[in-house]
Amino acid sequence: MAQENHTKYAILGILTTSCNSGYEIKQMIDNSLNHFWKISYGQIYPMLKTLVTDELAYVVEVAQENKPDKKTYFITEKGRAVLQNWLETPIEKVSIEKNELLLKLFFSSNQKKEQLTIKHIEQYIEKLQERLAVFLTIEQSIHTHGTGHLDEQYWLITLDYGKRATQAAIEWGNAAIATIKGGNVNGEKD
Amino acid sequence: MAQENHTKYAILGILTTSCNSGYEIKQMIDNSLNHFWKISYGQIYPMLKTLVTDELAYVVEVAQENKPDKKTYFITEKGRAVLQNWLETPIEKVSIEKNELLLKLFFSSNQKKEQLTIKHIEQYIEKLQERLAVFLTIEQSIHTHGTGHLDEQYWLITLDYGKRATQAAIEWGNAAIATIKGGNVNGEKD
DNA sequence: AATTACATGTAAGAGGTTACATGATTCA
DNA sequence: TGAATCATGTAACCTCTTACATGTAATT
Repeated sequence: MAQENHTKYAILGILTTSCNSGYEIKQMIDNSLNHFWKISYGQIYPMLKTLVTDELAYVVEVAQENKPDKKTYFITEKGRAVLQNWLETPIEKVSIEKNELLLKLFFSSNQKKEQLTIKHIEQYIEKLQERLAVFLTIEQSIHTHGTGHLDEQYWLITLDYGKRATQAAIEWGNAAIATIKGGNVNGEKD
Repeated sequence: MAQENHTKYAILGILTTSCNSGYEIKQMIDNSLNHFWKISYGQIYPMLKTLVTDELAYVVEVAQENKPDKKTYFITEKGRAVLQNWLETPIEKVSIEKNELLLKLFFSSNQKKEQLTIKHIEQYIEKLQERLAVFLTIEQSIHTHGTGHLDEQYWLITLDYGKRATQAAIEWGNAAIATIKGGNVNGEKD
């Protein structure tokens, strides 16, 4: 069973938008797909080469004024077919997300310092709240500057996932702290 | 900035429970930590060797009746100190979980077949519901066979995270389908 | 003069998956 | 006899991160 190369499809998908250079792809993912995807230049540039080799994209070098030159990549018909095929393939499994905080929590009975555990969760909640604020800002900017483009609907749906997931994690964090503080080993579990 | 080796701490943490062999560690993670961690034998066995080399654990070979022999590993004082130190270190960043469904959704305006997108989400929801059912079963079994051990509280907290995260994802899925079915940004095509 | 943004790339290595290889014991 | 469970391990491979390397142009 071969491992699926999702990076390939992520880049191919972005090439269908107006982002065409490695630099722009990186920016796009960091800015708009950051709640469910990430990528590094160490993946992007070699993959762009591979796409050209496989004839899924072609490259056009562009001389820019006031900026360094850049290489722009465009998806081919073959590339579109490959992307389309992937889009039509159902997700085979819901992936397990590793969570370092939960791993620590799982072994927390080994450590006597309950306060420290609570502090970890509190800091986690803070980070989640920052993330949530970013999502709300993005959502606002889509609504405000919205073009009514069809993409928009799907972008808002993915953003909604981020919001809900983050919100649920915050609520869990607060409940977890309450449980630990309430300190009922044998007692009431809500 | 070196990458943290979480696998090391996961195994070290499990060695503080009554799971002592590579095989048992694998089972423990697959059964009890499966909602936030996963591991393969290709990681476990080499890491157990490394732990012994680093004097964080020692090994005792055990001849078993009616079963193949096994190697049991025990955490050393040095190992406990390393684990404790990690437990006390705050989480530096909330990791981004890659989500293949969201990636597809983000590019879904490229594909005309709206029904197929809905089907993907529906299948995703089904898998989440199966997962949720497993969590509820585990929770019941902890409550029923519960020993009142301190571990139990923390196990339930991690399980609660899994439940909430899964529930939130299911609710998102239903909302997303409703949006796609009802909400046309540009009015219905096809 | 220094920093930031724009821009492209590579090499080493960490981390993880998968397939393979081996073998004992139990149960249907 | 065959499958399942128990048990340990390795090698090849893939994916991704990080550090490094280079350079232009604009801004402070």
